[in-house]
Amino acid sequence: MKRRENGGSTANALLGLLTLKPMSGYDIRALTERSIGHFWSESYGQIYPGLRLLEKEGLVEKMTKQSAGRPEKNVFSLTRDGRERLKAWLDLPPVHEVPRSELLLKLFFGHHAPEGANLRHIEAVRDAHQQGVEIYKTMERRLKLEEAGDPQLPYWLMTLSFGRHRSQALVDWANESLDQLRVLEKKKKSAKK
Amino acid sequence: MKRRENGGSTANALLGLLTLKPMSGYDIRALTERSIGHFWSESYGQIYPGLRLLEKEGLVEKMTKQSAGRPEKNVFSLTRDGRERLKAWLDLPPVHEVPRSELLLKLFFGHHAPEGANLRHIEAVRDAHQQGVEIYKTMERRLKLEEAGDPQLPYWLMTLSFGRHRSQALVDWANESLDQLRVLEKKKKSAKK
DNA sequence: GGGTGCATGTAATGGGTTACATGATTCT
DNA sequence: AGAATCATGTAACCCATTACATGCACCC
Repeated sequence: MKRRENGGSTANALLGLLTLKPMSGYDIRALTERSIGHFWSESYGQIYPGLRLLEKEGLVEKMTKQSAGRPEKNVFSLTRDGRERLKAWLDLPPVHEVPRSELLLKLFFGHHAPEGANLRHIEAVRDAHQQGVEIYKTMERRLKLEEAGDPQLPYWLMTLSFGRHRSQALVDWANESLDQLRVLEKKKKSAKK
Repeated sequence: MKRRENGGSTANALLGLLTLKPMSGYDIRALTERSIGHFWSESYGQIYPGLRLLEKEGLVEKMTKQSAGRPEKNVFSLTRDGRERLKAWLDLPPVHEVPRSELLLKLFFGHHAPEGANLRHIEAVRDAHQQGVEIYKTMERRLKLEEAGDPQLPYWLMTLSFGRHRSQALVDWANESLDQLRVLEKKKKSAKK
């Protein structure tokens, strides 16, 4: 039995993804980017060894698939044990960790920054999250059409809504902060003269 | 020269903190929790070796301090080079990494969760962030009084405002999602009967 | 005598990304 | 001819937390 100190988020993410359909490591990587990419990421260095561990524990099953003119593919699917393990994990309260933000770290020391740096950084996040809001909205519309009727749809939409709320909050914050910064920088300039 | 692949956030966080006043590793740890704890964390395992590296590079200076009835203290202060290094780093655009959220991961697979689990998880974040909003507000009020006149105050307030905006967004999102979840769970129950 | 706070540090461990190695096929 | 996509995997690193080891002083 392998110890998993952190609750095995990665392992369970793999199990979760395999509920969608049987997949290879390669498939999983591609899918994560399109589906849960805005709040989760997995790299090959995690996925391939992870799948092997899960197989050893009997939580997933490997089947080798041959397709015409394609490399061989190792397709994994959930076992009954795997499904149960996932369910048990979903029941546990998610561990919350304080996200590290380099932006805020820099802003906290903003008084020592070269002129204009703070403004530039915040403008960048405002632009990024303004785009973010639009992206979330179009994704929500698309999902509602494409996956209509799927019992999982409401949950997927909630994660998108989360992203939209967060991005919108950051846009609002950025605009407020930019106003204040502009006043500050003006004061600094006039004080210098 | 030591390679620092990630831009040396930790090293620069240490430099930044030492602009506030000369401090020991122990002081730094204590201060981080109270000041930048809501978006950054440093552990002893990072701080002590980090300070040594910075000393070797000539970016900080160590002075040993003896106090009556206290253990010996290694107090570090910024050098001119350290100040410059910090300034250069502040100028660079902050690297943004997608924060991993175990909550969203679980919610994405919420259809497979045991009854009530999703509601429980979201209620917990709602409560936590509702508290968060209040904490940020009182911290803002306190800072404005205690640090009135400090040229760094506006920057510190902006980081608090960030936290408040984000927490408020999460509360709003949580309440929306809880409404939807309650409808969903009711449907599931009546479908079972 | 025992808990708490001050103070410094290392070792073990865990979790994760990036770069590399390999090689076929398909599209331009 | 060369780029892109499909596909699997490992090794080297980096970053970070946790637990541990040590010890004094102060208060209850």
